[in-house]
Amino acid sequence: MTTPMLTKNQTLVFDVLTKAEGPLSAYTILDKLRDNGFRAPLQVYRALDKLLEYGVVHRLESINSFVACAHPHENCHSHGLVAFAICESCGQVTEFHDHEVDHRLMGWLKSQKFTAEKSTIEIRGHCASCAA
Amino acid sequence: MTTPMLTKNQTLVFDVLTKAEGPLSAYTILDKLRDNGFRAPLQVYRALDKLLEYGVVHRLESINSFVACAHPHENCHSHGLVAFAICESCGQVTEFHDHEVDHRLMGWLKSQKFTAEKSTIEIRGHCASCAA
DNA sequence: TCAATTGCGTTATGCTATAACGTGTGCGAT
DNA sequence: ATCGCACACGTTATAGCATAACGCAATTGA
Repeated sequence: MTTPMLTKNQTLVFDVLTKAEGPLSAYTILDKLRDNGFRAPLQVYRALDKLLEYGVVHRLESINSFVACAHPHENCHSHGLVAFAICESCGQVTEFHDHEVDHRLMGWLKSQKFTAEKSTIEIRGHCASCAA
Repeated sequence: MTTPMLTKNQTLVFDVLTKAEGPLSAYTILDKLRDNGFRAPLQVYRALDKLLEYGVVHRLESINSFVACAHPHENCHSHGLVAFAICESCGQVTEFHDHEVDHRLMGWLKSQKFTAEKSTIEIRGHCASCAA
């Protein structure tokens, strides 16, 4: 899928995520955009829904946050499964793609006749800099 | 880790999850236990925290729900990573362990000097019975 | 006995997400 | 041209998920 022109709100939300050091919650994004006229959560969630659909933003289910895709140009939807390592100290997120993991998981799903639609692979722990 | 004797509340919550067909949210559990004297969410969350710690219950991050471990006797913490397939139609959850997936993910984490503590692997889609 | 730990109950609060309504704008078909 | 449609947007209200902070009771072990 090719990413269409972003609307004003989508651009604002995407820019906030791109400039952020780490993942942000929808409400944090809202606060950062109050000066730009944002007043309600729905304005953020609607923009996020589209950005997720376009594959330029990821949702981190385990921390209820959102992060800009680490591969700004290629489309993440074409990479198969995506895995994330999330540091619980500094919040940094590292994105990872592995075909072997894809292959094993998909093989198992196929054996179960399960049709995959969305996937979540998130590892929480501590990054090299934050290791105790 | 060996699972200690469960307290009254922990037993009630665990029984509800064990008897359930699929995953339940904390508030659904609360409703099912009102007749047993439960009045507040914390009573559920505190029990769940312990059950998660003992490894007899899993949390499904992507749907904010909880499910009894499919391996009642062995301890799930000794299995390495756990993956779940979650049917978005019927809610059924299938649990899955794969050493190859473990190995690949762990290898990558090691290469990043990332110390893993908790992991989430969840695939949402449709099971064989519910496939469109 | 005293202190520390653990579980429990209650009230209040905070965070996350969506429902439901209405408005405006662009655009293709008739 | 204008009607109908799709889409983005704004607002208010509400639903759903999770924890903070307080205090009490029972257990344990120094």
